[in-house]
Amino acid sequence: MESGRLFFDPSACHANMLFLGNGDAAFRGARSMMSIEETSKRRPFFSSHDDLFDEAYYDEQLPEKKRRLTPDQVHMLEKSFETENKLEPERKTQLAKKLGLQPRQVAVWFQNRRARWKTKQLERDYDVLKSSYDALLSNYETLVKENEKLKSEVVSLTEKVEDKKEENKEGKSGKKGDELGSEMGNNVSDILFRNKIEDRLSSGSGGSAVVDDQDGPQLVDSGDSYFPSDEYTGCMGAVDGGVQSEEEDGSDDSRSYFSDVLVAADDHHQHEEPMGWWVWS
DNA sequence: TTGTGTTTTATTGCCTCC
DNA sequence: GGAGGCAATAAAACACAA
Repeated sequence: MESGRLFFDPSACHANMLFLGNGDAAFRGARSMMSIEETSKRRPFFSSHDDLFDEAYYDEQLPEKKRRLTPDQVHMLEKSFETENKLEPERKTQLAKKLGLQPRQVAVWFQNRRARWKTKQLERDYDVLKSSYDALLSNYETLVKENEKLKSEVVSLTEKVEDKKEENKEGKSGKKGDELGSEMGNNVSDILFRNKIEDRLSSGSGGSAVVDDQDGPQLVDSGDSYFPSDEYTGCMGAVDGGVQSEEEDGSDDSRSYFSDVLVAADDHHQHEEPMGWWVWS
C-alpha cells in the first residue's frame, strides 16, 4: 500500500510529546513531513515503562521502528477499553500522558482493539447461530421420525379396519359392517387424538408445526409463533451460557453483532415477537 | 537458523457527522 | 471542511516447528 512508512520516534516523544501534537488531524497533516530513512537497528520492545524515557538508549539507536507497548501499558489500555470502548479526546490525552504515549498511539490502539473485539464478536455470533441451527435440526429430525411412526400406525390401523369390514361383509360378525368400521375409525381417531395431546404435553408446545416430511420445517400458520417460546428459550439459554465467555465485553455495545440484521429480518417477515434471544445482555 | 503463521502497531482512503 | 471512525492493508514483532 504505502511506499514510505512512518515510525514513532520515542525520543521526540520524550522531548516534547512529539511535534505531532494531540489530534489525529495534526498527525495526518504532519505525517508527510516525516521521513523514513530507516536504520536496520532494532530493539525488541520496552521491557519496562522507564525504558521509554531512556535517553541514552535513544541517542544511540535512532530512529526507531515500530515497537510493542509494554505489558503495563497494554494492561491499562485494556482496563480503559473495558469501561468504554470509544475514546473522547480528553480521555485520550489523559491516557497518553499517563502511559507516556502519543495520543495518536492511544487512538490507534483503541481502533485496533475495537476491530479485534468485533472479530471475536463475529466468531461468537457464528457459534451461537450454529448451535441454534444444530438444535433446531435435531428437533426437526425428531419430529420427522415421530411423524413417520404415527403415519405407519395409521396405516396399520386402517388395514385392520378394512380387514374387519371384510370379515363383517362375510357375515362372520354380529355387528354390522358400518357400525364396526365406524367404531374402529373412532378408535383410530382416539389414538391419534391422544397422541396429539401427549405430544403437546410432553413438548410443551402449542402443537407440532411440522406436518409433512418436506425439506425442512414448515410453518403451519395457526397464529402461533413458529418456535414455541419456552422451548426455544431453553435451547438458547444453554447455547448462550456455553458460548459467551472468553473475551470481555469491553463495551457498552456488547450485543450480538448480528442482532440488528436478525431483528431486521424479523421485521421483514412480519414476525410479531422480538427475537430477544439473539441479544445477550 | 530459517521458514511460516499469527499478532500487533501503524497508515491510507473513504465515509459520516456536526 | 474538519474530526473521528472503520475497513483494508502493510510491515514489524513474535512464536514455533522443522
